[in-house]
Amino acid sequence: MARSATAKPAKAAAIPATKPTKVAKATSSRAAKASVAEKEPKAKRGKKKAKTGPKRALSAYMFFSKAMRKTVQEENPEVSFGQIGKILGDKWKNLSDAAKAPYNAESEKDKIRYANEKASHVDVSEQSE
DNA sequence: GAATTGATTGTTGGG
DNA sequence: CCCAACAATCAATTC
Repeated sequence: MARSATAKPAKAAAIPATKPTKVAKATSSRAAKASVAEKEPKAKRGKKKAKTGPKRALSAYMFFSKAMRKTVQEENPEVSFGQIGKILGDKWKNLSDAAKAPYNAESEKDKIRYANEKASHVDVSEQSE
C-alpha cells in the first residue's frame, strides 16, 4: 500500500469544484515534493513495466488536451507540438474548477474504468493472451 | 504508516 | 518506434 490517506478524500482532490480544498498537504507529500522537485527535466520516459495490461486512467489533462488541442491549433495554426502543450497547460491552469469539472469527471470515469478492468483480474472469459 | 519517486496516460509530428 | 512539454494521478517502493 502506499498513500492510504489517499483512500478517499471525499473526492476533495478529484472534485475541486465541489471542494476546492486542494488536498493542502494531504500528507505533505506533495508539498515536500514541490520543495524538492525542480530537478532537471530528464526525459526519462523509456517505459519500464506495465505489460499489456489495463491502461491506467487518463488524467483530466489528457481529456483536456484531446478536446482543446484542436481548438488551440485553430487559434494557433503555426505552432509546434511543444507550443500547443504550453498553451494548453496555460489554459488548463487558467481554467476554473467548474471548467475542469467535466474533465475531472471524465478522468473519474476513466479511473473507474481502469479499476473495473483491474478488478476483472481473472473472471470467466478474459485472458486474451 | 507516511513520503517519495516513478511510471503511465494522451496529443502530434518528426528523427 | 520513441520523444518532446504539459499536468495529473495512480502505484509501487522505500523508510
